[in-house]
Amino acid sequence: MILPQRGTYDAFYDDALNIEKIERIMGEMAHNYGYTPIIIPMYEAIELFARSAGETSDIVTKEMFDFVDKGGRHIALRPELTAGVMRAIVTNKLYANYDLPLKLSYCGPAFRYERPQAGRFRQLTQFGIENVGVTTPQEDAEAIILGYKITKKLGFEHVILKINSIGDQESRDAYREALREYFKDKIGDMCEDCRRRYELNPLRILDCKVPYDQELAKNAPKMSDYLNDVSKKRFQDIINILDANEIEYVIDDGLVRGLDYYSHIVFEFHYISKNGTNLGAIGAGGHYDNLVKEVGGPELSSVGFALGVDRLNSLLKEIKPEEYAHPTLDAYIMYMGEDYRDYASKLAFRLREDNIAVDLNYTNKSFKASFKIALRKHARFAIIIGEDEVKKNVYQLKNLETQEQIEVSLEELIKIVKE
RNA sequence: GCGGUUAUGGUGAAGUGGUUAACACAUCUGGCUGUGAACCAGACAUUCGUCAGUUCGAUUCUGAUUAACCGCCCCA
Repeated sequence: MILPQRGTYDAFYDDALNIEKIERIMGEMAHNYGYTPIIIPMYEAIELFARSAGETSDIVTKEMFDFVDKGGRHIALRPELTAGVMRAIVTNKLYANYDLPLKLSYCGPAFRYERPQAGRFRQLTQFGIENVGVTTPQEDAEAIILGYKITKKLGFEHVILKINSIGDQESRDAYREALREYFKDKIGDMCEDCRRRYELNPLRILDCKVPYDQELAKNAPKMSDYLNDVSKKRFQDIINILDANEIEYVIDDGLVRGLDYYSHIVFEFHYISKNGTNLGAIGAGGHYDNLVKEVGGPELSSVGFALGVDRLNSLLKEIKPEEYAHPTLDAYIMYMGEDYRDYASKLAFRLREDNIAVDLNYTNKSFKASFKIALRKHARFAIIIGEDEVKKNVYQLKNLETQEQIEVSLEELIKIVKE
């Protein structure tokens, strides 16, 4: 038997329907905020991702799904969609041909060569937005609010919105130095990972999970004390907008992003599931500079976020099972004996013309069996055809919820079912 | 990439070095040839993830492999 590849899964029936529903809701919300979809390739030259990720060794060497194609091109399956969107903006000169800022939304699969765990796959689906060419804190805040509202609309009542400012380049450089200074005489006692982080990205020390290291990190300098005036003001402006729109948030000093290109606001959406499992962030985003320039375009600042569709789906299944969609039918047709099969199927074709979702079984089943099937298919009505009905040119129409059964003509049947 | 746990039907699972692999649910058939329940009777794992090894004999012991899950790294 051929198994699905590691870190991939099949979605069908309820799952497939709900994933579609989630994607539709997100797309509609983005549309309400002035975004239009962008569809981009699933693979790109590996340099695109390597460059946008800042050549960070782990990401490129360990976590990228890459291969050399038959033409000798070094290709990578997209690990996220932002870089591809930026590339598309540059290759199509969208920044010159359309009004700035460019408000683009996307939804589709991405690939990461990682060790799979619950809610963490090698093929994942991401929905996200990019607002490119932004200047004001209002635009940053609008992106945050859109992400927040989407999670609410999907049914997550208690989403935790974490925000932080990592300031502009100048502020961040100052802070990084302060951290190195603070940890200088402590780093020797800290875990191996932290010693590596000390050199590579000292901000990451702050979310180390080793208890001893956490204790030391508690008294480390705060990012907020190293923000310059420009950074401080921008952060405060965004906070004011969130307050004015009654968006709940928590400021999390420790919230830092992995990559260099972020600046000012960074944010994450968290949801702790009922059974205590924290699947981590269900979405994250931030403000970033340089990305368009990095792939060969003009200097444009952007803000964006991405949500993990697979995680949202598995969480919704857990917390809102009653709202989880099922396959449905308007009616299921059952008939008594093979003689009436063609009669029944003719009715089915007729009803489908009227946009009624209807199905039937072509192998003759007992009514008992047919009713069971109708229920499993979540049909609203059963249409029963037997000798008497054919003679009288009527149908027995049974409401499967109320159990009421009435005799109706075709016209009446259509009218009732379509209500 | 590193460390750990697990692997038996459609599902939840019990079990043993030895010729029939419990039990429950679900499903199907009949009792009941025009209606979803209940009840009764019956059916439903040529096989215990895969491949090897040990053995007279392996689902059970050993090794490898694959996958899922947990922790770490990383998280775009």
